[in-house]
This record gives sequence, structure tokens and C-alpha cells, in this order.
Amino acid sequence: MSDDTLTISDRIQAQLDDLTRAERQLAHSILENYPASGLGPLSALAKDAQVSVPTVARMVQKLGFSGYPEFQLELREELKAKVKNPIAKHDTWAERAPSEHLLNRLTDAVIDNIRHTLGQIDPKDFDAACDLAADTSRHLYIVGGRVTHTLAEYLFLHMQVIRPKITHIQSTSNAWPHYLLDVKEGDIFIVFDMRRYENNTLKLAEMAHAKGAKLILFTDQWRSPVHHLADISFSSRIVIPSAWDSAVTPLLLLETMVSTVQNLTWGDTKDRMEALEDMFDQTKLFRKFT
Amino acid sequence: MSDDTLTISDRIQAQLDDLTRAERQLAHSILENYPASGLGPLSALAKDAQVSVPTVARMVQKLGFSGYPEFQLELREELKAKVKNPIAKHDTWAERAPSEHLLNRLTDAVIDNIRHTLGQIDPKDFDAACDLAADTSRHLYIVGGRVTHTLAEYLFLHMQVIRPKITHIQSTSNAWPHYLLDVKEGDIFIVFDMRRYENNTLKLAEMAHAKGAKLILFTDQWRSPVHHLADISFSSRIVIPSAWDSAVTPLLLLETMVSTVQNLTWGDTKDRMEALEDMFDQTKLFRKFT
DNA sequence: ACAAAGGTGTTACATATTTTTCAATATTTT
DNA sequence: AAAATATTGAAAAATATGTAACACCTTTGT
Repeated sequence: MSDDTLTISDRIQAQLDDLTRAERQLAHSILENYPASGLGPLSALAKDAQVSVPTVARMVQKLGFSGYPEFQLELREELKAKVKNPIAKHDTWAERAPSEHLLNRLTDAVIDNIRHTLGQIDPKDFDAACDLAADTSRHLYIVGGRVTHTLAEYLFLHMQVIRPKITHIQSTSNAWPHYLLDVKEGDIFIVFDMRRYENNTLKLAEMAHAKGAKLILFTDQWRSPVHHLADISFSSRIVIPSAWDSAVTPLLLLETMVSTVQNLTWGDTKDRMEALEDMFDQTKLFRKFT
Repeated sequence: MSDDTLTISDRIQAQLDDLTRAERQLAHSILENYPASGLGPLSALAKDAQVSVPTVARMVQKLGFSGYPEFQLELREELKAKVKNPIAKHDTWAERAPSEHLLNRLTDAVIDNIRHTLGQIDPKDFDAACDLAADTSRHLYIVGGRVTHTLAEYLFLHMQVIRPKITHIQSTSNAWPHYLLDVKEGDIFIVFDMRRYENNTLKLAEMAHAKGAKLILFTDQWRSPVHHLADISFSSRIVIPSAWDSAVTPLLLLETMVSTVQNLTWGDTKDRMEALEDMFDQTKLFRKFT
């Protein structure tokens, strides 16, 4: 590296606030696949970032270079140094932290969990579950427990936009028996139950099962007792080097399910989403996204 | 990437015997600090290898490229691909599903998001944020928006066990101004704001800031406007091939923070956790974990 | 609502870079 | 050893690239 140990990536990030809209857009494009994109011709970079050519020229000057060639020169120097440096065997995620840092250790564990979990999932099951969740002729109930209700609600919030006839039940609430009154045969329950498994959730699942509802279960690798009642279950690995379990893998499955269901019901969803957009615009809850 | 998986470096070494004296000299110069030297101007490379300019042009054509620019283009593509694969290359995640299956595509994107995000995080910032969150002399407020309140609550549920003096505020609720009455200088706000950024969250952050509270922000790569007020911010990449954004990366950061804070306050947490266990056992809410 | 300032993009120009041409030198073959 | 062939480098031509000046648009403050 050159005189100072600051990489160009660092400098861009540090200055990110002093940059204008187009320049920020460009900055993200440079960081997107760093440093490769900065090593091409200026015009290619500009096109890639969808900004004009002079914007690129101006920004590199703002970063303290006399011009684009000098900017590229330093990028190449950086690259040389990185390749040469034996430490730069970046098998570490947070590159600036030692590999023993929790950021790296937990990320390792989480990736490992994802790999294990996905490796054991049968895509047929997954697709079948998504088909069920996309079926608007059935009412969809989403059930979570003490901790897992956050996952349940995350799923609920998205599904709410995608389809009608949907209810979020918290198994720890006293009110859940009331919800079961209306359950009809063929309705769907998406149940979350991770250790420590909750009695309420099990009872709720039993009653739903008795009423002829289909059960889709998200659980952990040891499987909640609800598993015996479930039509389809997904078990995620959730252990990380922490006193707590990780919800990352189940969340990934959820997001994939949301995306899949969305694709299955695109015709209807589109209208629903546009309607929602309008409502948000009217309530001025949100800032315009620029 | 090109059709064949051969890198330029491989191709050069394979052809090394068919090259002439000057070309071999040049080849070694390219391989010397690969790929940086090949990414500069042709003339610089020629001078560096002490060969003439046309020699470079000729050899590049011998390698099968139409010209020097095309050669550089492929070098950059190679670099992009290399940077992208720190772990687990082409093995698909859900092995039983084709690589185009959403399970695999979304997982790829999520892993990529994690890598990008972690790579840009300064561990000093992260540790500083954890230190703040572990400081029980300050009250800790956790603030989420319409969707992000699920993340906020996830954090809250865990922190609640780890430390006292903690409050979860939903910025979309009408009640939030009341919470601010009790805020004292030095109190901590952990704020979640992802696109679309919410006006309420911004206002809440402004008021908290005005009261002298410390702000820790979890946002996306484009950064919520709250960023300007925040003492520490973490920007996660959240884009996935879906109509929705991914919360996986921020969740990973959260879990790491929980674990870190837990370690920092272990002496106290231990007692709190045991007390909690007792309470759970008494209420019989949970099944024994076997 | 208007004016001023700052930001952005289009065009044109100067410069740098690559390619081609051609002559000189080295290498191989007979 | 001489001729033929292949290799190399210098210089010129062609192309691509970066920079500067100008004009339009958007935003900000009065």
C-alpha cells in the first residue's frame, strides 16, 4: 500500500456523505465489485453506474486524485499489495477484524448452518409448501411463539401484501383459542416452533390438525413435537457460538418462500402492491425514496 | 466469465513454450504480480517488461484476444469472479434443486450481501456499539418502523434478558412521543431504518438526538437520513432477486451484537438468565428440552 | 413564487493509447 | 556461409479515452 494505509474503498466510504446524488450512485457502483470496476475505462464505469462521464472525473478529483489515470494507478498498487500480502488470504468476512472476532466466528457458523439446512431440504417439499401458501382459496394462519413470533410477523407483514385471508396468531397470547373457531378444513397453518418448544404452540397445532387444517412447520434441527402433525416441515440448523440460537437460516427460508409465493401470484399481487403504494403515499408515512 | 474456465494466467503458462524470447520475458512480467500489471496501459507493461510496445500487442493476439482492451476486459472479469468466491464456490446450496431454483439464487444473493456488508464494517465501530449497548448505566431504547420493528423486537427480546433498563418503541405507533419524555442525556437509541425510510423514525431520532442521546443506526446500503444524526451506523446490503428486501444481513449483525453484549455482561446476565429459567419452569409455558 | 446556487449531462476538443506498417536484426536452414 | 525466415523495435496512423467548457435542470433559500 502507499504512504497512508487507507484504501480507496475506505476513502470513498469515509467521504460518502460529502458526495452528491450521482456521485454516491457512482461510489456504490465502484464498491459493488471492487476493485475490478474501477480498473476499466472511465466511460465504461460511467455507463455502469448510469452517470455521465464528467461525474466520474469530478469524483475522482474530489477523492484527491489529479485525474482518473492516477486513481487507477493507486487501485493497481492496492491490488498488488493485497495479492502480495500473505495475510490477505481473505478467508475472513470482516476483513478488518481478526478471524477470532465474533463477527467472523458467528458469520462462519451462520453460513455453515445455511449450507447444512439447504442441503437437507427437498425442493419438492418447499415448492409444495409455497403452492399451499399461495392458494387464496384457503385461509392462511401464521403462528409464532415467544421468540419466533418475530419471524411469524415478518412473514405475515409480507404475505399480507401478497394475498388476502391471512391471520397472525401469537400462541403465547390468551386469545388464540378464539381464532380457531373459524378454521375450516383445508386452511393452512404456518407454525414456528424452535427450542424451547412451547406447550401452547403444540396445543394450538393439535387443535388445528383436528380441524383438518394443513400444517407447515418451521422448526430447528431437533424438531418440535409439532413435527408429527405437520404435513411439511423445514428444520433449520440454528446453533452458533453464542448463548442464543440463530434465526438467520429460518429467515432465509421465509424470504425465499415470500419471493416464491409472490411469483406464483404475481397477477394479483401487482395490483395489491400498487394499491398499497398509493396508500403509503397518501399517508405520507414514508419519505420518497431517491 | 468466459465459456472456458481457464484463467489467463493458466493460458499463458500453457503457451509458455510456444513463445519467443521477448514474449516470454513479457509473460513472466505479467505473471510477476498478476493481475495488477496487466491492468495498466499497454505501454507501461511494455516498459516494465523491457520489451517493445508491439510485442505486447502481438502476444495478446497470440493468446486469442482481438486486442489489448479485450485482454484487459477478461482480466477484470476474472478478478470480479475471484473476489466473489471466498468460500464454497459452485456447489449449489440446495443440492437437490437446480441452481436456478429460488432457494439457490436467493441464498447466493444473501451470502453475497453478507460478504459485502461484513467487508465494509469497521470492527472498532461494532465493538464500540456493543460497549454502549452493554452499559447498564444508560437506558437503552430500541426503535423500529413498519417492517423493521420485527428486527427491533428480536433484539429487544434478547437484550431484555441480558440487561435491565430497556424499552422497545415502535415509531409507527402514536405513543412514541411519550417515551421520549424520560430520555436522559447519554441514553442509547438503537434505531432501525431501511428503505423506504420513515418520517416518524427520522423525527423520533431527531428528538432523541436533541436530548443528547447516543444513536446507533441499522440501515441499508443507501443509508437512512437518520445516518446524519447517528453516532455509529451499520449499513447492510439488502437486495435480493425478489420484490422484497432481505433482512438476513441485519439480523446476522444483531445476533452478533447480542452475543457480544452477552459476553461483556456475563456476570450479571448469568443471574438474570437463571432467574428467567426458573420463571419459565414455573409457568410451564415451555416443554423441557430433551 | 422567484432568483440564485449547485449539480448534472451533452458536446467538442486535446491527449493518451493502441494498432499498423515497415525496416532492421537475429535465428534457422540448406 | 549464405539465404530464407522469423522476430523485434521505431515511427506513424488510427482509435479510443479523458478533460474542459457550456447549457440545462433541480434544488435551496428569500
